[in-house]
Amino acid sequence: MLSKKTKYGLKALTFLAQQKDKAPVQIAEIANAENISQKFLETILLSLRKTGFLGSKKGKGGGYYLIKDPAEIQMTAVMRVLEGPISMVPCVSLNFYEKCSDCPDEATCGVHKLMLQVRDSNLEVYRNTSLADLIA
Amino acid sequence: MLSKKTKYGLKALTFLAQQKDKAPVQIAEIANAENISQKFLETILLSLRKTGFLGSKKGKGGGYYLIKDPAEIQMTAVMRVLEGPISMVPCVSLNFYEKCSDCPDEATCGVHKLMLQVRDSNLEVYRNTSLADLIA
DNA sequence: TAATACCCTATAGATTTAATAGAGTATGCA
DNA sequence: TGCATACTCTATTAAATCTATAGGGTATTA
Repeated sequence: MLSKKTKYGLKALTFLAQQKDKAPVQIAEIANAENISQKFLETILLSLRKTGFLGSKKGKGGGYYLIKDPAEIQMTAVMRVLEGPISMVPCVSLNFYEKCSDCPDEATCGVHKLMLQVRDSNLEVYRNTSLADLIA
Repeated sequence: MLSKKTKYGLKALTFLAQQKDKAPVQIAEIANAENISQKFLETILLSLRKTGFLGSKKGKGGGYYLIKDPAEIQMTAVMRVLEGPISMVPCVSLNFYEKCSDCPDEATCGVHKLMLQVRDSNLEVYRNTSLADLIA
């Protein structure tokens, strides 16, 4: 299942990408428009800022805004930050590889084999989809 | 993440598929060979039996065995039973569809759009992979 | 008839997710 | 300067899910 965090994060990103100008948008406005708990969204937007997707401005007239062009934002990067590793098991992860403690041999492991294919097919989707694609 | 239940279930299925004859294999033997808690595996095998993948025989010389040919067992069916819906959100699920309460319009929802692609690519993998493929 | 091995329900412990609370800090404007 | 605004950050709680275990029950075979 997709976590609420990821779902809310994606919705916030698409909301920001749909803005006409680059003016900061307040958390409250996004939370309202997308039916998200404002406090929860706060922590999500914070993590998106820390990972370089969003910029923020404090004080009156402040808010969050996209740093890059939506077409430049790949889903691989977004999903890794919000949802975590794209692989369903650590033993097929590109960025978070870890050997299974119980599995004696990856080469003959059926689970490994299957999950490798799943990872590849998901990666292809995420690599070929940008934030701009989600709006169109 | 792939749940342990699914991982163990898949390992048990591949173990059974690798047997030379169709003689029942005891839970204890599978648990031992694949490093799985025997009691936990019990409930997993039970659910695989109830969903038509396995047969069982009680008493001395009893155990579990595959009902169908490994080549006939698609991963779509296995994953649905062990892991649950293949879709990451209910609003793109073929078998467990449910409308998002917060989303006003699926047609314009970016999350929906993305998850639809993910579902399709995963389905293609699972449809094109049988239990027999995991052994080879 | 006794040993074997699956059957079934309930429950407990651990982990993760989702949400909330509340105080802190920087900014803009009058 | 002073004040309202709005992001920043840490901690905590509540709910849900996952993983594993316990323990007695039932059918089968030798």
